[in-house]
Amino acid sequence: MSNSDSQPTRSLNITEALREQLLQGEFPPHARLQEIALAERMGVSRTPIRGALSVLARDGLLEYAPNRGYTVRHFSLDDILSAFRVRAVLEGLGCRLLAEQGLADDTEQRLQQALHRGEQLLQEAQLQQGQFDEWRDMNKAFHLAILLATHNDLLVRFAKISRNIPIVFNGSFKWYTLKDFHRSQDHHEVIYSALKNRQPERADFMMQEHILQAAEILRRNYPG
Amino acid sequence: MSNSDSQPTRSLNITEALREQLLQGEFPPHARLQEIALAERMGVSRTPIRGALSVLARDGLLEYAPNRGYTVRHFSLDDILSAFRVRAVLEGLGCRLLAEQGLADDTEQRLQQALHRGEQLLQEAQLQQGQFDEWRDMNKAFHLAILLATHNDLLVRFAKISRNIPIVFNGSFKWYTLKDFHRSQDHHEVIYSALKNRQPERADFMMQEHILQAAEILRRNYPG
DNA sequence: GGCCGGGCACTTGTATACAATCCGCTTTTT
DNA sequence: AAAAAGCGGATTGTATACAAGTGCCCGGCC
Repeated sequence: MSNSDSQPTRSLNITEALREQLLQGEFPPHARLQEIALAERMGVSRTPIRGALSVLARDGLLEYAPNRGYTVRHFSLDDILSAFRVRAVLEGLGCRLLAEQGLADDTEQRLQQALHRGEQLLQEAQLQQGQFDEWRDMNKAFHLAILLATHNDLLVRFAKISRNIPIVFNGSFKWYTLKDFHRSQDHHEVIYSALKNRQPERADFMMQEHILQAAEILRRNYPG
Repeated sequence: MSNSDSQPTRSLNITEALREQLLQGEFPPHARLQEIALAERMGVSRTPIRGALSVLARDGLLEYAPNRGYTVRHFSLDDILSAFRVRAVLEGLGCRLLAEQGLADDTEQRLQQALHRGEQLLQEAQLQQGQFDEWRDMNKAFHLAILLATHNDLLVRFAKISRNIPIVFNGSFKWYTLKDFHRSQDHHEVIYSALKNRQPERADFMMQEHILQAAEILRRNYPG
């Protein structure tokens, strides 16, 4: 039997559940997360809660003060733009590395699949009606495929963490115009082309441009 | 009274103590870290140990499998070079950002101080006698000053984590020739100059070069 | 009135007891 | 003899009791 991963523990489940809630913005910034309250809410004891809080703080979603507990971190617009800038160079590096080492078959397939799905979505009428869940999934798949193909653990970890920001997490797609979606699709195609033709510089640059444009859209629309 | 940070808890102390031991290579790769054994060794109960292990796993120093506990992560040469490549773009970005926004007075002083100390150390005979503790501190101060000055939390966090690798942590200075030390000092001077003259491109490039050269020295000397 | 200090409620930190899981071994079965 | 099933020691996961720290209110004091 493939027991490569065993039963997930309560602590792990709680961690992911809480993370999801934080990313969906269900807790207001600076709110205290008290262990007993959470334990009752989630139906477990304090022990797994403490584990979850510790991890989420390490991931930057919570702030911690010894003997004083955890609070929901507030992300200013600057914080978010800073994170985008970091993510841009990281994923840019991912593209560069992948263009240097060449595309494996399965990676190429995954990328093509994402491109194809993007085309489809652009032709359907859904995007204008605020149904961008599929677009978000497609986008995620495209970016993740590149990162994973580099086999650079640290890069993957950092890139994932740098996306763990409330509001931003689901993408800022709700603010995208149809033109923005088309441009985004174009970027993906250029990036794919650069990867396939082994053009590290071009792939890196285009990915950075791609991510920084997303940041710009967010900056223009961010409340406050 | 400045109670900005309160009494560090046992968990935090243990975390840092264990981290230090891991970075010094006191545990062999793949070694199991069992909670009870560690608890006795450190003179506390399992609770703070579990907290520490969880954090260190999140920082990539340990591997974790549910119900099976923690093992010391093995870093292959490739893992280490990958980490260097990530660190290079991160600190490169730090330089770029700082060159864009300009040097604050206190940052400039810190950097000048590090440069000055570097000069001194090069003139003394210590470096050839394997006493590079001071060089390591100077180097750390230089790099950290740049990172902190960017005020980009995520960048600082990632850069710190990307240095948390056994063996590499103390720098690969033991393999440096005198020429390498001089070249490193040169790099620092060029980087400082680029920051002061607001040359983002140059600062970024030089920092990447600086870090990748360190990686190259390590690659040439890495055992196995 | 404002400042200092003690006490009290509440929260987090730690130790420990108990439950669940894993892993190696033996035993059983074919 | 090989494979499956199952027992038992050891280790991790969880709950809970207790210790220690924090913040706040209130009362005494200058």
